[in-house]
Amino acid sequence: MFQAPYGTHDILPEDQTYWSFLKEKIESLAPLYGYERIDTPIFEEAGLFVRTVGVDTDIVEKEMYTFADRSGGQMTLRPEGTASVCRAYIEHGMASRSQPVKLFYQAPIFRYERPQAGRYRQHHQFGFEAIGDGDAMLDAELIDMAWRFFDSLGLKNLTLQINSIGCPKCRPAYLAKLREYYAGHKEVLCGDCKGRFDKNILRLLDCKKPTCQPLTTSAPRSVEHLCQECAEHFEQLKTHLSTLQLPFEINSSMVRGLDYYTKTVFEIQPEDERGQSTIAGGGRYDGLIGELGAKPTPAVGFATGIERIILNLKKQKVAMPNAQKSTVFIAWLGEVARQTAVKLSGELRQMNIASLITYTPRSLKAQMRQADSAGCNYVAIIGEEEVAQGNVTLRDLRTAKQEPVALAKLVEKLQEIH
RNA sequence: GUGGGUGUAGCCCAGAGGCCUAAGGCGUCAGGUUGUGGCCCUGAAGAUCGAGGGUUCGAAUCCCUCCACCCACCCCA
Repeated sequence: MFQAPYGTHDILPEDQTYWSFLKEKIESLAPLYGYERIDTPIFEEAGLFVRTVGVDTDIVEKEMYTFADRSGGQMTLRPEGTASVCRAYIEHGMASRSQPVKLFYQAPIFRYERPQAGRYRQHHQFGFEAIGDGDAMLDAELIDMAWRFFDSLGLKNLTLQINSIGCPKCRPAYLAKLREYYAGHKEVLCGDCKGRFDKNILRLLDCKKPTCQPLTTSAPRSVEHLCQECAEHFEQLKTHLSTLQLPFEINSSMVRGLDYYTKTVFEIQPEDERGQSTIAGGGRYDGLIGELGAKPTPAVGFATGIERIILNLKKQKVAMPNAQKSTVFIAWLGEVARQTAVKLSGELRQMNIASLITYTPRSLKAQMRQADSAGCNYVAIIGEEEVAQGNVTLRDLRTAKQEPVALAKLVEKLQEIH
């Protein structure tokens, strides 16, 4: 038997309420902050991601779904959303729109990972990108939007962590300091960290191994090695966040796995959780647009993991608004009544009244049971008698009362009830 | 890539070498007298016990191999 590919999932009808709930929240929130929807292709030239995400990152190194298309081009199923949006920004000359350009998307994301709770090979993100302004006030506004989004969902006990990882001006000096520091402890480092030492020294900071942990506490902190510009930016960010009354924590060992980040990075996570907890992450990426060959343009953004949000909504037992149920069930008996039933179902739907109906003939009892389990509140019963008299028996399932209603008046009557 | 765990009907699961021609619950379908739901009752369909091999007179139960999925590390949303 076929199965969904490892690490992918079907989203069944019973879960769709969560998805539409989130979508509604996003669509009402985004305009409040001036964000407009953008959709980009599900795959891009592989080079786009290699260039922006970084050759030495795990994503590029071992997690991309890259394939040759029929003309030999290397294509990649998007492993993150920012690069595509920046590509679109450049391609469509959005630099000549009023800045910053604010865009959001909902997109499936593909990474070849070992699946586990909250981690999939295909997952979905809502992403927000604001391109064309470098002020820390924009960072703060963006973080405020993320925070408000989760608040509007009813998620509790979240923490907001921020950090600044500097820019190409100050980072090299900081990295040198880090390297110097860790070089002194190289023999205690875990195997992974020994490897990361040369490749991506920043990563040593968030190693969770008990042997490496103690080292990070006294490691040089990036926020203490920022150039003046970055330091001011970080100060302003903190000020604005406080003004917006966002309860942030500074996590000086938070680094991110994509190379394009500069200055601000942040994450939002549920309090109690273990491994796959981060439900939103992002930061500033002032160098990315320039890296793609366009005029250097500052930008900031973040993405949220939809599956992880839903996981938390379920964990916290957040109630979903109940979906509109089909209200009228058409029960019919006999071939003559069947024709009337078909006609009626058409008329009801024409009038935007939802209805369910039996297709293969079944007993009235069976039809009533079906109406009940489908959550219908009314059953319109059509049998020989009703056909003869030109009416239907309309039964209210909740009060268990029923009365004959002339066929001609039924639609009107049902509209009243609604 | 590294570790650990689990695999019995659509779902939850009993079952620990012969009494398993595999039990039960949910769900599905059909009934419970003449055209009526939710509760209850009856019945039916639905499982080559993840796959292959082995041990044994005998395997869902023991052994081996493979596969699938889950969890954790790593990394990230």
